[in-house]
Amino acid sequence: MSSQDIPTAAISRLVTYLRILEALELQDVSRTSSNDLAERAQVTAFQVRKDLAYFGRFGTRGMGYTVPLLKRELVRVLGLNRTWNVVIMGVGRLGQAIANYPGASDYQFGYVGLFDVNPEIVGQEIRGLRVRHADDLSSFVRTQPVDLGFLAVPPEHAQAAAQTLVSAGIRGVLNFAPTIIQPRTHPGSSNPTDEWKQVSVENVDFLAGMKRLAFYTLNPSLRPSELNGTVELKPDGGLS
Amino acid sequence: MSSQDIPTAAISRLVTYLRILEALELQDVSRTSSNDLAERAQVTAFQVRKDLAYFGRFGTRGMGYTVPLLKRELVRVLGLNRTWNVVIMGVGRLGQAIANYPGASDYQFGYVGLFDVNPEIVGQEIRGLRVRHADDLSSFVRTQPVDLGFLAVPPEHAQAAAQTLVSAGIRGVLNFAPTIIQPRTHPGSSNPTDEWKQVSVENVDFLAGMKRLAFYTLNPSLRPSELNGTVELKPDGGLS
DNA sequence: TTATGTGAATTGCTTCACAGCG
DNA sequence: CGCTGTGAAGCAATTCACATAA
Repeated sequence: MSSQDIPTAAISRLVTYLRILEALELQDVSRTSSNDLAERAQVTAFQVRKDLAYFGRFGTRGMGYTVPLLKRELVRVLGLNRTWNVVIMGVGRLGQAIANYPGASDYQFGYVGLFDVNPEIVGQEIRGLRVRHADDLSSFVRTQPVDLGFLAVPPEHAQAAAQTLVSAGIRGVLNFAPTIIQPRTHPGSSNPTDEWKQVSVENVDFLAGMKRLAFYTLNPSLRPSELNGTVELKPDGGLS
Repeated sequence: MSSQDIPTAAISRLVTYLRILEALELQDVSRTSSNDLAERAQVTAFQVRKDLAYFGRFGTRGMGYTVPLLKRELVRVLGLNRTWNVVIMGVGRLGQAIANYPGASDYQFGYVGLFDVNPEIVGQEIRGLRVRHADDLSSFVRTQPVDLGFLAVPPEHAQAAAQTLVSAGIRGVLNFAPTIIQPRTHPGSSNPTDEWKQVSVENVDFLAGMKRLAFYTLNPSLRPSELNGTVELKPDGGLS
């Protein structure tokens, strides 16, 4: 376990645990446990403890976890205790829905620029931001720091728009288009460009979710075992 | 490998392969191979062949795959060769964006009902559909078949809205709310209700994607090895 | 006595090497 | 001879049991 191999799934689960802690805090619950978190997150208590152990020791043996403390630690681990300046590429219906989605402004995620190529959209004002032309992204990034780019263009333009973001120096891309972003300038050339080596891409894919749902609704027997561990049973059970 | 254990990840990849095949068909490419698909999907050729093998034998040895045939097979496997009647719960900004998203209408996914509880929204007409009150869902489902429910309500109402869908007999839920749906009536009661046993839930989670992106952008070294296999190397290479 | 933290065992996904077929 | 299909090997992620600390 050499600090290198942390399963991707573990990061997703940390986000879930953080959400649970936020909900508990709103309900003024001050303490929790790996069992409680496990049940709410629909994983095993072993899993919760292992996931947390990748990043430190946040509990008290015999007692469990204190909600505000564990929450603060997860916020730190996930990098949510800093400002994230975000630009949106593509300000059509999807891009506007993203810009207006409440909750994105939590944890200092802030939209600082909106970009599009459609002359009917460029120049419009949305949420107090003037929509700029995508060609101006590069100069924009030089005037102020940008950490992340959200990609909300039609799928056929996603690769080019991603390239624009990366060429401008942006290292984190949240791709909403139903397509795979290739870590290279052109879909054809097969060597991954240096600038791409530092880029993280995460996908948010509505259509893929829809199709997976179709499959599992049609084949419920192939669903991942559902009743995944909740409460940690005592290994005992026999009469003493 | 008893037809029971097909990794969830394999299903996600099938969706990706299908997309690639659609793009190839648009470009009038008629043949492909596990190597070609692997490169485009950013997985190994072994993975492509194994994923396809879970469901059948779709290629020709020595030749590869014919695009229209493999596409047709994947459409069938994923259950996309039938009609899917969908209702949307929650017709605020997010629900409307979903209703208007192009591409959802592919493969016979069709919105047949829109539901909300907000009196300002109920009664409005969106995409030719009158928004009904969520209380009318149950009777609505009795008048016409509904296969899937898309959940686009605020997170604090997601559990109750999911329960409404499931009680109405809907077995597939696509959850857009940033919360975990518990397979039970109330978040408190811990026994999973019978009606939930047949329900599939898939999540589409924008905020979670954003937070994972924050983490990996801050910790690029922890990213999943990125340069995952593309071209299958010949095991040879030595002089004979 | 309780519930965490963690090396060890296990499961299951991915990778591999090659048999099978066109 | 090329590329698929697939049992077996390898490896990574999860599960487990228990030592540890409050």
